[in-house]
Amino acid sequence: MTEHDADHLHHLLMDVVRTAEFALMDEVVPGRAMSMSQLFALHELDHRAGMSQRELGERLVLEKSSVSRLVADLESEGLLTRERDPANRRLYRLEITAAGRRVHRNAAAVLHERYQGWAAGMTAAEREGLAAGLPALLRVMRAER
Amino acid sequence: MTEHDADHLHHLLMDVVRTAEFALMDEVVPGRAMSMSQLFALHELDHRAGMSQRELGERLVLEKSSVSRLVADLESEGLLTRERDPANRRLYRLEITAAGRRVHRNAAAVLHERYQGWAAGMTAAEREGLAAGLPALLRVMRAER
DNA sequence: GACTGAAAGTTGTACAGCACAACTGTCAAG
DNA sequence: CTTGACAGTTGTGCTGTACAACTTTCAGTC
Repeated sequence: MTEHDADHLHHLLMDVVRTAEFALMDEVVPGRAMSMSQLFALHELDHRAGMSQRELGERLVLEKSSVSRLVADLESEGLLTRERDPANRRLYRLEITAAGRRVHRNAAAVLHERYQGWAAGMTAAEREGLAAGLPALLRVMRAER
Repeated sequence: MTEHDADHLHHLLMDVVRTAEFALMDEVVPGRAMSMSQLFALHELDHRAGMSQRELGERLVLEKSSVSRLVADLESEGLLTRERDPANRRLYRLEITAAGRRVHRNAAAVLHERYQGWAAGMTAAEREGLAAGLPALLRVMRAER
């Protein structure tokens, strides 16, 4: 690998992060104020129900107090329910509601369409490059910890 | 392109953005509190001096009031200078200082090293994939506006 | 030359999203 | 029964940002 490769990658990734933040979160949930973290929370809960707030916090990389308020907001909007675990009343079991699922699915659909548009604008080689390169990038970024 | 491709890309990109935000900004400038935007501002000014605040704001995609305070902070830390343009006293000419350049170069070096580590953990095929795919991704993300 | 409107920047204010610290309630192990 | 760990809550404060109203400077028009 050359010096140039690393430098090139550096600029590319800086650019991608800044650009993708806008492109990803731009009006994903029309008519409803939704933060990235809220959307991620719904995503996690749609994927796997019964998580505790601690678990959710781990996945979202958020402090427990932040999770507490995040979850309280989603609950008050009827997007999830909280119930104490009877077997261990310290923790909550979080469940996404039907409404929450609808919001999540809808946001996913909007994003999906956006992705399809992007993917359609790329050549097969470019798409394959990303399919090979992005997982590798995640792998090495995470390995560092 | 299949449905699966777009979906795959979707998850990958969500992951990359979330992961890269942490990995990129983690202690890039030791001992000095530095936001992403501040670092980007120094980067822009190191690259091209004499910008006005309006120009800088365009590049950083920030409102002029945010730029005003951002620049004021950097100036008070001695990382850049502001001088009214004699030919048009409405605007400032921003110049990075030697200290600002040092901070930027140092941050760039830290990031560079981090990138080298990452790049070293990838195969040549994966690096080439990113080199082809990321610019394409930027192209299509930006084309949408 | 005096008006008028646009341009560049500043200041007041408000909000979102987050962390940290101190607290409460619950449990399990000795 | 006590002690300590764990899950969650609440108070507080910070950072980064936008929006609105303001000032100063300029350029064009009559």
